[in-house]
Amino acid sequence: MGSTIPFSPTNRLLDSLPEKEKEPFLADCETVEMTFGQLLAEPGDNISYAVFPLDCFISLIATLASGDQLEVSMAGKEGMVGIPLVLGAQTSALQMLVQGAGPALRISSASFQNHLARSPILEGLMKRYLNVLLNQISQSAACAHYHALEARMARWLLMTHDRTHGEQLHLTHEFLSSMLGVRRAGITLAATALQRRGLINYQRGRITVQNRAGLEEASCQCYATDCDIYDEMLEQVSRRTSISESSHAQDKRSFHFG
Amino acid sequence: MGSTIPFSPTNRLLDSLPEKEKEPFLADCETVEMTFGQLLAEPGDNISYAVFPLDCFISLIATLASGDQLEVSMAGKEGMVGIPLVLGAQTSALQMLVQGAGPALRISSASFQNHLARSPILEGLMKRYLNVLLNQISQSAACAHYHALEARMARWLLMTHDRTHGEQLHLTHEFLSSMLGVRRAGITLAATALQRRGLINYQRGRITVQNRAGLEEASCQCYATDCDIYDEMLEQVSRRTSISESSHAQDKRSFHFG
DNA sequence: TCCGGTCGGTGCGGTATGGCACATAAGAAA
DNA sequence: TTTCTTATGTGCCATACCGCACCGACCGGA
Repeated sequence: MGSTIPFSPTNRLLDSLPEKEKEPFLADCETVEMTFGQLLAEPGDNISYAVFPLDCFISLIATLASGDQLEVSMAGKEGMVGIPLVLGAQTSALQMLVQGAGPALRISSASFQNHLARSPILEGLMKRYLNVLLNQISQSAACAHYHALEARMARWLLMTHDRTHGEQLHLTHEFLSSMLGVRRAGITLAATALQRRGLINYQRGRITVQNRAGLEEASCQCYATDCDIYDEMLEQVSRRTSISESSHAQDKRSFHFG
Repeated sequence: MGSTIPFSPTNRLLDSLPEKEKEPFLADCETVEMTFGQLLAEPGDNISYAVFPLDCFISLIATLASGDQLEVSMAGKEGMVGIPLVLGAQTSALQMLVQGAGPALRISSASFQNHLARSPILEGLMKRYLNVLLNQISQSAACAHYHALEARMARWLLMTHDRTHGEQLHLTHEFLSSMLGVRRAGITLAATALQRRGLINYQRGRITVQNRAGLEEASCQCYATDCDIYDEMLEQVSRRTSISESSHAQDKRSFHFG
């Protein structure tokens, strides 16, 4: 197997499964193309599929009773969406929004839960990811509360950049404002500042990162912390894979989802 | 059994275990008295015990690289602390701080994980709780970002009040300020406003709730949402128990941890 | 009873952001 | 090209909160 499916998955979570576990799992997955702006779930919706990004990424967005929204997490090829399924729940309290278009593996909820029940390894993997998510969301809470917009925006751009292989990002100020929970004019100001410093370049819904190192300077520590959180998990999860760079927590460095 | 231990547990999670599961679990627990201000774990610490509050409560606090802190969740008799253990992790990224003194059951990490591995019912229970936690933390993130201090403080007081059976709360402005992530002077202002409205009364580290309904008015919707989140879980978890009041989501009402 | 420490009240200026509103510009469609 | 739509730039005022600083009030211990 592996040759009978379109292309071998590069989702980092699934990749770390031993061949014996991976094969039957993939047999129940299908490859789908996620499109930009696609809503996989609204708060309260039933979850039909667990989704493992191959080369796309998805935002998890909390919604308050008032309708105010805030992105609390992001899942790219290092993760998955559909966490409640792992916990035996069928509904999502978070909105799931496709932010980066591209292929993903998906598996029906029922099938996913079957596999979970049968494979302790798969379940362990999901648990480790869940632990990351928990820590990451907690951190996001504090970050959104304490850090200035410009730094948070830099962080967000870096995280997104990591998940899109350096392509230009397809997003408007309006959209960014809803992710970061500020008004659009605030984004314009922050973006202008970053652009003036030569860190990014943007025009009508397209942002390109021009100077990663500079952006890292401009971002809050949370970016580095996030990288560490994921690195730690990926190291635990795939000891087989040699993770060349990035191992020490202190110094700033980019996190390459590769 | 149950008569051989000091008193029957009233932790709502454990209570919902069937007798057959509860008995061996409790046999490995010990009752301990949590004291106010006790630090169960600092970020990064190993977790020695899972703790199930009987009549106390514990805050979970996120810490940023800068040292800034923000409370992201609270566990009373409706919950537990030591969630990472459920996920196979041994360390806590969050600080765990005892806020309400009183008895709790605790079980060593190893023993807890043993029970988890053997009892699918226990594990299911923990998963449901974990799901609640995830949703609750996500909501807290948005709440801390969007809502005004006074409303957040009202919410916090209500949540704490629910977990202390109407006793007066032992907390200083200084302390509250670190929970809510604002400076102390801000708490003084908000507290003064609430007191002027006759909702609370305070003096040197002691706060009493004078008018619950009024406080609910003053709090953000997040309080009601929180109650709903927990109610939903507890209903799922203990169908046996007749949960008399509180079932509909819309209207504001207090949540009685009883 | 006095002292020292903790806790709470208050003031002042600074700033990041909100709300609102409108002007401009760049693409897309016609 | 012209027109329309969407995206961005900007201005103005309001305000919630920060940082700092200091004072006064209460409480417990000596």
